[in-house]
Amino acid sequence: MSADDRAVSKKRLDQFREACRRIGLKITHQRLVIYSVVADTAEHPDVETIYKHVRRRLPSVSLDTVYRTLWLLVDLGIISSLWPQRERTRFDANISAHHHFVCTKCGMIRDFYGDERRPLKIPDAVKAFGHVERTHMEFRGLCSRCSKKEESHPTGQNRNKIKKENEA
Amino acid sequence: MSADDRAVSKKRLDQFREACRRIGLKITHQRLVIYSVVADTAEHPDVETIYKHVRRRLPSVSLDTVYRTLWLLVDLGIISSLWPQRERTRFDANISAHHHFVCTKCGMIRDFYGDERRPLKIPDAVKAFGHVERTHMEFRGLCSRCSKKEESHPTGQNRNKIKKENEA
DNA sequence: ATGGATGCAAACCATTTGCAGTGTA
DNA sequence: TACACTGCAAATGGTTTGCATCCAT
Repeated sequence: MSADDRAVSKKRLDQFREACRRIGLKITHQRLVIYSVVADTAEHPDVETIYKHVRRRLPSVSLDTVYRTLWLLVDLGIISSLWPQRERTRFDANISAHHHFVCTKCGMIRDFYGDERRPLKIPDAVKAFGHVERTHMEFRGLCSRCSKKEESHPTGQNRNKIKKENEA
Repeated sequence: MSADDRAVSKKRLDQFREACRRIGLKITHQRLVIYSVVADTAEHPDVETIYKHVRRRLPSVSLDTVYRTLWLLVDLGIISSLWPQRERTRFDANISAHHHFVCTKCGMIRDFYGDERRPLKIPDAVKAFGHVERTHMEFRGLCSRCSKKEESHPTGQNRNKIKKENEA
């Protein structure tokens, strides 16, 4: 890790501390290490990888703490998860090139199509990664049904309830 | 189901039969029903939903046959799965709006950014579905490392091996 | 007839949860 | 000190697998 990286890393950790304080989360050793492991890689690691790295610095952590912390951070918007593991696999008989609109509340998914004549432009940065065979867009938001419901009785829907500290 | 739908449905089933014959798959009752259940909905159903629907027409099917058949069809490119359930959840500390390049072979994921000044156009069809809060592009293909390997010793990588019928 | 496909039940494995003890605020 | 947090271990639940049987070819 370069000196620059270390500086970035420290800054991120401080922001993390700050965020915890603001929200009323306890700043534990485990949380700091887990967050910094995720923050210090561009590899999009899975839980096991994160767990291994965390153990190097904190041999006593348990796997479930890693899980709990990761999802907590996701709920707080501090990190994000790449796939919604909690949702089950879904299938689609539409194999023509198409895209998806996903309702983040009810999980409804609908297909839509892009403009065939103006295919997505592939940035040079991507060409350096490899050869793109398929492009897929996922638009997320509230479907019209859910946004109607939301108007009448708004709800927050976090995996781990955010505690009263928010209201206090 | 309208008469039109029924016609489309029949056509799809015939194409499916044809595809099975070509590949050397046995055309079983179960496969026909499972395929038609997936093909006749735009709901992107999960396995349990598919299972329930299939049972209505074929009360003796087992859940594992549904699983086996679905993944078989995915491998054959006859249907597709929305998330790779077999892969573990991965996390990302990059919470700024960004997109992903995913290597379909080794699973490598890299971030890239779109042009902020030219945001993705949202088709009217999508506006009818609901309100888009976030857009995400996923570009899939072979990363440069894997395509190099591919050149030296090409491999197919299907979940269920495609049998010798392909070579015969 | 014969080997691929199915059903059953048990195994798997990533993830979650209850609970008692621990450490942050 | 008090209550959130952790570690442990057991439970969960979607998915997979071994094997005997069945049926499409």
